[in-house]
Formats: sequence, C-alpha cells, structure tokens
Amino acid sequence: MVKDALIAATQQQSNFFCGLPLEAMTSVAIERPRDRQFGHYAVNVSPWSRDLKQAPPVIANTVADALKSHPDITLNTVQGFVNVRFSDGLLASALCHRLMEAAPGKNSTLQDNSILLEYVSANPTGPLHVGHGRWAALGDSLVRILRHCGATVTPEFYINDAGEQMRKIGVSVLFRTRETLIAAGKLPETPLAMEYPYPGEYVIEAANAFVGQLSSDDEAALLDVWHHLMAEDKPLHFDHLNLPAADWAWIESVLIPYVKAMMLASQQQLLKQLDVNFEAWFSEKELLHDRGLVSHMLAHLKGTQFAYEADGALWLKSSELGDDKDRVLVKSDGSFTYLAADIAYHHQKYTREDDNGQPQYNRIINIWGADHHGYIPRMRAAMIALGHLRDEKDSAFEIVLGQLVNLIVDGERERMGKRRKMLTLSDVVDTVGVDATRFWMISKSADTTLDFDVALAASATHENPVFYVQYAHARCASILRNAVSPTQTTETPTPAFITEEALAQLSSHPTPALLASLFSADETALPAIVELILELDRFEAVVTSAAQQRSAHLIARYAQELAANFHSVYNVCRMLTDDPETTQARLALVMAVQKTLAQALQLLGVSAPESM
RNA sequence: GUCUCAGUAGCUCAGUUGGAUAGAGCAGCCGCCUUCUAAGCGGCAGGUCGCAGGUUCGAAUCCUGCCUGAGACGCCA
Repeated sequence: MVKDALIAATQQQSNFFCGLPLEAMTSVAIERPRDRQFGHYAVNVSPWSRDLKQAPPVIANTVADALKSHPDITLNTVQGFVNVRFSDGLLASALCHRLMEAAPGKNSTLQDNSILLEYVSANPTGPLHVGHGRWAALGDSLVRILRHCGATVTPEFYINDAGEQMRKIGVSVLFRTRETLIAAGKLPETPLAMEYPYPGEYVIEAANAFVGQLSSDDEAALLDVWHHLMAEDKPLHFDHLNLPAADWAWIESVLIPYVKAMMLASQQQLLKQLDVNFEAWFSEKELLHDRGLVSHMLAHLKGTQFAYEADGALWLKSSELGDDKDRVLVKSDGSFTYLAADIAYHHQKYTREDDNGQPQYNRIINIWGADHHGYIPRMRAAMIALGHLRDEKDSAFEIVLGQLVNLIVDGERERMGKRRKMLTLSDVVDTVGVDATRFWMISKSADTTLDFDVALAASATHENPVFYVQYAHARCASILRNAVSPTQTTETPTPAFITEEALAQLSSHPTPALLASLFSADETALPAIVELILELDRFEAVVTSAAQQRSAHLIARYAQELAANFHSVYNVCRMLTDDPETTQARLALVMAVQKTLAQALQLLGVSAPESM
C-alpha cells in the first residue's frame, strides 16, 4: 500500500515516467533498501541506464526531481538509487488500511483463475508416509493462498484404487488372515511359507479387522480360499498363486473393497486431523474404469494423428509432441497401461463443465514428487494430442514438482519403502503435533530435498520456528486482554487502559490522526516501529508472490520476520502506558500485527493461539 | 549415457527473478526479567555462495564445462 503511493505519484506524471513505461517502475525497481538508514523504499534506476543511455546518477536525479513535489515523500539520491522516505501520515494510513481489511492481504490478482489442484493422491494400500505429508501441507496451503488471491480452486485427491497394487494389498491381507483364523481355531496350525507383497504391520491389523466383521457366508468363502492355498506344495507367492476363478472373484468383490475402504478412511482421518481439506475424491476404479472412460478416451485419441498400432500394441506418438519416445497405451495383451488410465483421468479433468456448459477449469495443477518428473513430457504430449493444450509450454497444465523427503532415523537415511515397521506420517504427527509438522514441511522451498530427522523433529518441538510465530500472536492477544481489564495488583484496582468500546472503535474506524502518537516514540523505539509498519504493509505483496510462484514457504518466512519485528518492538516499547493517546496508537499497531499473523498462520493451516 | 533438482556460516535453510557491506533460525560466547507472556530481546563470533571459465557498469543469481549428492529414464503400478 505504501508502495502503491509511490507508484501513484509516478502516475500523476503521465503514462511514461522519465521516458520509461510504467511497468518498468512497478515491476522491477522498487525494493526495500538493505540498509534501513537509506530510507523506507529505494528505487534502483541502474537497470534503465542502458535504455536511456544516461549514467545512473543522472537518472536518479531526474526521477527525484519528478517526485519531489509529492507531499508524503522525501528523497535522497545515492549513486543509482533514489531513496524514498514516507511521511508519518502515509505510514499511519497504511496501518489504518490493515485494521479495516476484513482479511489481510486478500486480493483479486488471480480472479480469472479456475483451478483444479490435485495432490497427495496416495494409493489406498497403506498409511500415509512422511513424504505424503509434504504434499498435503504444501497443497492445502497453496489452495488457501490461491483462494486468497481470488482464484477458484477445487482440491482433488485421486484414489489409485485400480490395478495390480490393489490385488497385492488384497493378497497381503489375505495371507495375514491365516494367523487370525488359526488363533480362532478355524484353521489348523501347519507350517506354511509365505511371502507378503506388503509386509507392513498395519496389514496384520487390517486382517484382524477384516476377519472380525465377516458374515458366516464370507467366512466360509475365506476358509475355502485357504483350503485351496494350503493344497499348494510351493511357498505362497503373489506372482504364482493357483486359485480358482471363484476365489479371485470373492477377493475382488469382498476382500479388496473392504481393505480399500479401510485404508482410505484412515488416510482421510489423518488428513482431516492435519486440517488438509479436499473437495473431491476421484476414484480411478469407479469413476474411470467402471464407466469405460479409458476406452472412451482411447477412441477419441485414435481419431487424431497421434495414435498408431505396432507390435500388437496401441501407441501414443508422444515423440512428436515433446517427449523422448512414443509410449504404449494398450499392451499387446489388450490391457491398459497405467499411463492410459492417467491420461483418461486428465482428459476427464479438462472435459468437466460448469452449470453453464462451459469448461469448469482453465488451469490444471498437479503436485508431483520429483520421482515422477519423467512423466511430465508424456502427459503433456497426451493433452496436446487430445486438444487440451496448444503446445508443450501451455500454462493450462502445470506441474508443481517437489523434491522427496528423506526420513532420518538414528542419524541414518531410511528408504521410504515398504518396510515391515515404518515410521508413518501419523506417528510423526503424534510426536510433534499438527502445527509443527505443517510448518516444518512447508518452511522449506519445495525444490530442495527435505531431510526429516525424527529425533530432531521431536526434540525441536520447543525450538520449532512455528512456536516463535505463535508466541508473537499470543503475546498480542495477551496485551489486548490486559488493555481492557482492570489490574488487581494494588488494593485499589486501577481502571483498564482502554474500554472495549474504544478498542472496537479503533479497529473498525481508525484514522491516521488517532495513530499520530506512534511516531513520537523515543529514538530507540521509533525505528523499530516504522520497520514493523513497513513489514505489515508488505504482506499483500508476499501473498501475491507466493501464489504466483506456488511457493507457500514465502508465507512461512514472512511470518517469522513479522514476528521478529514485533518481538523487537515489544522489548523496547511498552504498549500499555499512562498516556491514553500513546496507548491507543500502540494498541492499534498490536491489533494489526495480531491480525496479520493470524492470517499468515491461517494460510499455512497452523493455529493462532490466544495464549501459550 | 540422457534428463530433473540441489550444493550459501559448525547444522537446517532463505535470498523478492542481475543491483548498495550475502541473511535468518538452531548450536557457541557475553549481556537483559520488581511493570504488558524471557517460548522473548540486544550484542559478539562464524562465508573463497561446490570448482573453473564466460557474458557486463555489476553475478550467489544468467551461459558453458567439470565435481559431489538425491531422483527419474519399462508393453511395472
């Protein structure tokens, strides 16, 4: 807002400013000076020197002359910089602006965006692991940030409930039912070698739960399966199970759906606990395969020049659309590849329509782990072939690629595999809590590999930066509580510093005049106060930038910096003083800080406690 | 072999898209609680921004090559 005033000042001149288009002024050149002594903002004119064919100091003087008449700006030039200092009145009105905003930083920069954001999309074959937690935290925060910038966003979870991995988890649970059945005396305890496709301990729990709720018919069916299995003379292995078709049909129709529902429910419960909110849950099996959408998409694709048959298989001519090579869609045995199903899913995303029959989304965004990066060109190629994208660079399809998470246990890196005893996201949340987990996951840029050290995370509970930010918020809340309640320390209670009515009035109808005494603070407090106001003022730009760059960590960093600025002011400047005007002005500042911190934390999905 | 990402303080990481003397948090050292939350503040110390070239007024940032680490390159899912 303060920056806007500077831009507005330039706009009074003309569409061109000192011979340069205004975009140059607004987008590039205005920044915070590194050394605060220079001023509140600095315009760096050096980049223009080539176009204007003038030395930077000359340009700086021209710019300074043009701005000189503005009542709220004082300037000095140093080499290629025009340093700008704003009047107290302008800073105070920036603060008023924040107090009156319903939601700090809310803007409409992305109001034309209608986005389908897909993320997490774990297989329903087990608990979410720590890596999923990163996408969950990032995705949900991006949804909040994008919406804060006016975008319409549908967060969606793709349930990968078709294909081989479902049969694998089904068979894993099946194998584990043996122990349960033996314990119940329903199967004889004979030696039997088995290899579990999914060895995790949660599979045992799933088997127990499954057996526990079986109807007598289904229990008979299960025992029937076991009699067939025990008739085999080889160790039981997923790849060569010799079961009658009826057994498989029972596994597919009873066992697998139960396991899927159970796994999905536990994932959903954890996501809910993390305050990660999906609007749509898209089942690959029910919404794609059962409706024949894969065949439907393939028929569509065959009508283009980008599909052909060779070696008994159907291929996508992706090599002509930016991919390394062509890709198989239908195998020579007639079954679909995983890619074909995924293309059908994305095709379906683009063909969804709103109530007026118009395409529902103009932007499809996926958050993918870096292990899927090779997948991007082929998916883009398919979307071009199907006519959803113009070319390989079309921004209507966007992948936010995030690097993986390494789990560090006892100082050693563990592969995030299917170990029998694996540390899950749920375990982590239980030890460090929701707020610390989300903040930790999000405070680093998504394109660096995240080492998640469990011991550190647990011990870091008290030194996690999230508490630093929350503490600042709680401090604000505490000051505001004290401000309106009479003190009891002496025998005769002193009255409150300000009435609740006056405080409410201050937050709803602040005026720069009411805040004037902020600027009469002493010389140690004043710079810190001004710095804090400028930091508050920066919030909207941070939100916009985070949305455009899909970088939620910018919000986390901002929250820490704002908290730091507030803590600094707090230590050199009493908020509750004997002078009513000073107290009132400082309380306005506290309210603005609290409000802004609460908003930043909300965008991160982290709670903003009133006390700690 | 090809592709993606990373390499910045002892550790974990920022660095606003090429600009002023490279910044935080932990860890270390020295100070600050009779008054609003010390889960805090102030200060000190800590750097050849992986290496070598190049581009220009100017590079942690852009280009090329190399080194190191993580990951991806199936008619698997």
